Amino acid sequence: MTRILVVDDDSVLQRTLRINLRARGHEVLLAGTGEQALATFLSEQPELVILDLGLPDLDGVEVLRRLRKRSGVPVIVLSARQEADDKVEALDEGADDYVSKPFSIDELLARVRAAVRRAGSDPDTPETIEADGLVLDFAANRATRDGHPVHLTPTEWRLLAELARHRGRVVSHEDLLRAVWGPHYGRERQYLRVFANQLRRKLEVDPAHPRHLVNEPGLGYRLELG
Amino acid sequence: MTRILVVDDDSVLQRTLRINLRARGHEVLLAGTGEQALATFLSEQPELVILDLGLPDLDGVEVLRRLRKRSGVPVIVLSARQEADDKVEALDEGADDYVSKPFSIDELLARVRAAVRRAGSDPDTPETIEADGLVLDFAANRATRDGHPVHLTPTEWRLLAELARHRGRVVSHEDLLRAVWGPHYGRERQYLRVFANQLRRKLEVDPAHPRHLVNEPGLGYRLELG
DNA sequence: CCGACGCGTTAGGGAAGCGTCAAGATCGGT
DNA sequence: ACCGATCTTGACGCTTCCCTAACGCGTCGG
Repeated sequence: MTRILVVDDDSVLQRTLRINLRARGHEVLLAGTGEQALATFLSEQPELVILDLGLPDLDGVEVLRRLRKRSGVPVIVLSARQEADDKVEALDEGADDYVSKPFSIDELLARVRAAVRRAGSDPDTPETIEADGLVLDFAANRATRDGHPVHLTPTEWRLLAELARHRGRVVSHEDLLRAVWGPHYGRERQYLRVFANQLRRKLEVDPAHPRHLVNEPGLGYRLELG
Repeated sequence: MTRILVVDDDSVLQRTLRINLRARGHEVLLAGTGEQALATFLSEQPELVILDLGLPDLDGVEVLRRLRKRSGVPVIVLSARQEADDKVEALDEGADDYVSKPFSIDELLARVRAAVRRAGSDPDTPETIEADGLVLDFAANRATRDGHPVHLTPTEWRLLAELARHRGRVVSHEDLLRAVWGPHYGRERQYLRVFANQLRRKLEVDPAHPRHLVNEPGLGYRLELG
């Protein structure tokens, strides 16, 4: 989904972040020093940087400053308690957010989500879709058919959103399962049958002859819109 | 332009700030003590607070803490060099930025601009909302249902305000908890149940069948108006 | 002609989420 | 130090949702 550069000399933290961010579907690049961070940034062009201020070689703020010379990439700064001055300096240099150590993984992940969201939502995932009498509002989590509100469950929303991202194209069973249920899934096609059926009953005019949520036997499902 | 509360016991600095901020088109309120600051804040509802940590009566951090109980107003903290610990504490309590004395007026003004800009880019923070017999006045912290005044506690206001910012859209449990209780929260959904229940009992005509504060199981809550 | 396979459809049980109430715990003001 | 208001925490019953196991239908290939 998003390519994220993690700059930290603590290998434990590196590992923790890599695992958690990967589980969220991000691609993770690692750097242990400031020099390495700058080099990796230039060659890989990540879309988000998580930067620890306490680095062995360069001052973290200096790394940020050099990044800012080349790019407006979102940067989340990590800092230890006693580095309060650095924190403010980092904000001045254009850091987007900061998190004080010690922090919970959940908190950092939430800020990553916020940063990614701010950086510009996926152009692939539209906020609202309208076709025939069908209106899907992914931003507000509302759906209506012929003006009548339809209630969708969380899993139904996730499945529908994944199909909407690739609307008009077939999405494989495996991809759908991974996107909706998580990276450990891929073979449970029964799930898809059940939830596709539920969505059709709620969204299609004639659920027995679906015009929007179409199955491609042996391949996957496709969302067809106007 | 913006209404700014300056809290400082140094009359020279008060004067300097008043002149400079007025020159920038801001309305300036002054307070020399913590008590006065809190009183003025409640009555005048400024959009930004500049707070000196070295006050004659209350601890500056204590003033900030009490402000945060009532409001998410942006706060810029001023502190002398030797108060480094207070600085960290202030950031943890939710200060948006801080400036170390001695500082240049230009530097402070730059931070004021930044704070105002950040606050302004927030999704529309409504001042008043009216629907059915329900009137919510976020500027004055007053609510009435069918003309009868309803008393809401600080936490209830903050939850309601966060929902109102995104009215019509589902706000996730996580986002609500972070916005109302702080960045370290995210999993404590029972808080939301309790306070949603309290708000419904106070605001809904039929609390058992809410028409405004609606739950979306597994997703979050939505404030429905009009 | 028949078995294998993929898909649609339905329903039930268990788990998770939610509303509700009330008893501590905390905090601010008197 | 006390009291009232507010927030936290735990417990309980109810609702919603997800997983799972059926069964039927059609298609395809042997």
